[in-house]
Amino acid sequence: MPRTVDHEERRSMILGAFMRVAAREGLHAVSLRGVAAEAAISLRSVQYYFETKARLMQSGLTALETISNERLSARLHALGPSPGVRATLEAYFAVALPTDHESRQFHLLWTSYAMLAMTDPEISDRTFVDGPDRQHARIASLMEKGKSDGDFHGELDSEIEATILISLIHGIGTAVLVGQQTEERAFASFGHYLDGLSGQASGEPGRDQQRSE
Amino acid sequence: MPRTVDHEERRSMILGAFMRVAAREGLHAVSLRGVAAEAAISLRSVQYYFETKARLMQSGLTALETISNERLSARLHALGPSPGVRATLEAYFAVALPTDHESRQFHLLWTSYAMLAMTDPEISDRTFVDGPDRQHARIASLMEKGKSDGDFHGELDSEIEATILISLIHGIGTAVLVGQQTEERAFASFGHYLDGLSGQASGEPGRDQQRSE
DNA sequence: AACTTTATGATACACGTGTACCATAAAAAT
DNA sequence: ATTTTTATGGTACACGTGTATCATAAAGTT
Repeated sequence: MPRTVDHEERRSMILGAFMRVAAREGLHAVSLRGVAAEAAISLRSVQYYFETKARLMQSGLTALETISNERLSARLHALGPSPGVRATLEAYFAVALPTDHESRQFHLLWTSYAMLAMTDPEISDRTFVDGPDRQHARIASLMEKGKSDGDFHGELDSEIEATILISLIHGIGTAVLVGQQTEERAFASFGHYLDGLSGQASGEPGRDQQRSE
Repeated sequence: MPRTVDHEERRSMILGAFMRVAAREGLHAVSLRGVAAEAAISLRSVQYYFETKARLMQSGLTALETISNERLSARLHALGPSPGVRATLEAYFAVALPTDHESRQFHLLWTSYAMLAMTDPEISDRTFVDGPDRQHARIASLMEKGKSDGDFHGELDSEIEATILISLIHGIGTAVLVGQQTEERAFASFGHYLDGLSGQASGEPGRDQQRSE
């Protein structure tokens, strides 16, 4: 048609189609023609906006990360001005757990991308280090805040506990995704883990407990 | 060549080639011709022993599960006649953590299969429920043993704690696989988690030490 | 020795794939 | 009004794929 269209809007429209196809038929089954059909445009147009398939795949990963961050931000903002540490961590968990369509889609695609990056050099595997690294830093600082707020016991190792928490979120997420765990048990388990951060933990059992409040 | 060959031996030989190709180039990139080349036989022979690709894929998943169980059994046997609960759980973790080639291969393929099963109906997704279910039962019973042995505190919820532990193993495993966590931090984190099972945990913080009887 | 079964080789076929190329309508630029 | 640029449509090409078919050497069976 015309000469001037909004490239960014066009690209994100195609990326939306890409995500739907990938989530429905699997990341391995994505084809340029499939994306074109989903977006109701021609194959040529997909080529026009994403020169090559490798670039489309890479853009898809970036878009996935962006969407995920936005979802998390929205959820955290919904908690109000200065939410408690526990409520914040529960929000992290709730937004990551694959219960609704969007979170299922994210978990499936994110994990598929991660496995793909292990064998396919065309996907930058730094994404799967940098993203979790940032998340780790944020959660570790939350843990510190929890300690000074008195929510968590003082012996808590923020770095290690952040590693555990992130791994737990992902691990439980996978269990729920494949249908091995129910949403209810997932929340119960995570809540149980958070409970342990408040009481005494680690090191020498049978020691005195922390006086927090 | 001849008329009589050992079918089972031939099949497992081909499955070995399948696993190598899948681990090296990704599960999505496996082709009958690729497997044939890796096994140094003709395409026709792969067809002969695994009628269709779908059946080869399914057999690959089954073989993966079998190998994994054998590796775990071997590791547990190496612990001696009546190992402690903590040592047993550490063995579970050590065998699952993707550090050497075999465990990396297993984690990569298992996760790839799980994601594939989400979109592809030709892979029975019950594998990813039944396997972890059995593992869960075994670990929950280990937790119970740990409680009666006095290794773990008495308030411990074996069912929930087993869920957490399994998810943790998988979650940390993924983090190590993608290179976001080092092997050392992984072991440290898991050890830290196990420490928490000995001391007080859960429920109402600030409570008394336990009056379990 | 004649015959049958088994295992394998070679190959053809239809199909889906990513990519490249040519044409062209529509708008902008001159 | 003419020319140029932008966005898109259509299509061809080479290639890899799973599957099916035909052929045949080797061993067992009679």
